[in-house]
Amino acid sequence: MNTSPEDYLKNIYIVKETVGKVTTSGLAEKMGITAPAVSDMISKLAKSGHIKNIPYKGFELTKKGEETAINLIRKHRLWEVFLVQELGYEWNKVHDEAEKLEHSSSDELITKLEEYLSFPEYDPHGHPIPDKQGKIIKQKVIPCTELEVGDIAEIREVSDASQEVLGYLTKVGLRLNVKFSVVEKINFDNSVQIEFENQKIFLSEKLAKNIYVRKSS
Amino acid sequence: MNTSPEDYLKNIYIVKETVGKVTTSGLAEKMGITAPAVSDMISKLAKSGHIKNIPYKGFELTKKGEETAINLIRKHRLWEVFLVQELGYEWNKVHDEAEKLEHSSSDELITKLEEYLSFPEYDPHGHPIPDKQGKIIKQKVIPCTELEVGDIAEIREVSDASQEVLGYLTKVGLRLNVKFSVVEKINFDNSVQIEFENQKIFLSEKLAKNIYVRKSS
DNA sequence: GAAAGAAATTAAGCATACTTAAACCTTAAT
DNA sequence: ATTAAGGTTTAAGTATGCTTAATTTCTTTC
Ligand SMILES: [Mn+2]
Ligand SMILES: [Mn+2]
Ligand SMILES: [Mn+2]
Ligand SMILES: [Mn+2]
Repeated sequence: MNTSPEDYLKNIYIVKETVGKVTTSGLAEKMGITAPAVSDMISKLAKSGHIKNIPYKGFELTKKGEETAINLIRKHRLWEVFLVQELGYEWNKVHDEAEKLEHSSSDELITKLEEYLSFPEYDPHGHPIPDKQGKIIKQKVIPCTELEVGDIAEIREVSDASQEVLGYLTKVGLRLNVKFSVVEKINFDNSVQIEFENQKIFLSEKLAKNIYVRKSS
Repeated sequence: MNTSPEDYLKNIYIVKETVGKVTTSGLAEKMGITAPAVSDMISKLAKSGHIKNIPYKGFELTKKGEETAINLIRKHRLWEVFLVQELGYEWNKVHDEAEKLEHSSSDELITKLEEYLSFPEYDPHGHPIPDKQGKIIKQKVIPCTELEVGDIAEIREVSDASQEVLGYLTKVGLRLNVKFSVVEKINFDNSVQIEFENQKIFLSEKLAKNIYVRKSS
């Protein structure tokens, strides 16, 4: 499937947020395309003023590029809210639908949708929804892998990329805002064992990395 | 903007419905592209079994092609209902939005949307909405140009292609289900004068052609 | 039934987002 | 300071939906 230039900007923004820095290969990996494709598009987006690029050195979004990225993220997350809250979708099915809808809705439509949904602040995975002006709440969260034994934490965000991860979380009863304590941590494989509602759950590194929490101890 | 193969099928179906027969040039005109582009796509869609084509003679949808067309029309019309009924759009603004949304929504999403909207039978312009099985109500309607002086008629359908026409209709108070009588008909320019709710309105041919009615006298 | 006119198709080429293969920088190790 | 490794960019070429120009086919007219 063909990706739009907008999509590159969005993914640059998100990779920067979650990983810390964006590289050609990192972005290619995330988007499921090859490095030359990314390199190509970066040049184009640099020409159009959405990206500041120094070949072989690195690139970053300009103000203009960031605005475009945030606007697309806004559309994505509002659609996700609609799908879950109004149409009754499971939270692990909405990402792919929103990925398409975000490109097919005018700003005006999104303004109306936002009002229809009563201005939600977070999407179904706990991600903040940018407002019309592009302002976005930045939550201070850490991945479960950074917790220590004895920590008490509350789930604030869950990565929405993997359907399997989200499906598994639902199965074991983990949702947003659930509070738990860390029972055991195995440095060996970066897994953690947690307890909540009187049950113990084992989180592999892969799982733990996708759950973002706020410590409350 | 690039049109998808699906869109050709949809437009073939609609032109067939409204004009009676579909030609390469007719379709090109409707879709705002050139005849060679249509000719090209027809060949491709013939290969994939959506169209039966005899070069230089004509083409028509196969069963498979019609199913695809109807499914897209279904998506289009359900989105239009959503935009008007839920988001409060004017009926002359929804066509363009739906034109994009129809390509970005899975069958599953549309199933859920249809239920959410309580299974509407008609879209905001009076066009019937195909059900999940592709069954579609065929209304027997005639354009206003075919009315005679003295006829009493009720508006059943309005073409949704022209924003201006729809905007004008709203301005003069013409909506779906409005009943009127034909006061005068000028064969000269194919215009008609109608009366409803104690006001007389003049409909040019261009206008009259876009309003479909059911005679009730 | 030949020729003119109209419509459709084919040909050649463009734009865009991709691919693999080759060339090019940068960096880190010896 | 060289060199080797890795990541990045450029080169060359593909797929797709378009364009204009040329060609083919059909239809109408005489
Ligand atoms: Mn998402
Ligand atoms: Mn999300
Ligand atoms: Mn429409
Ligand atoms: Mn409509």
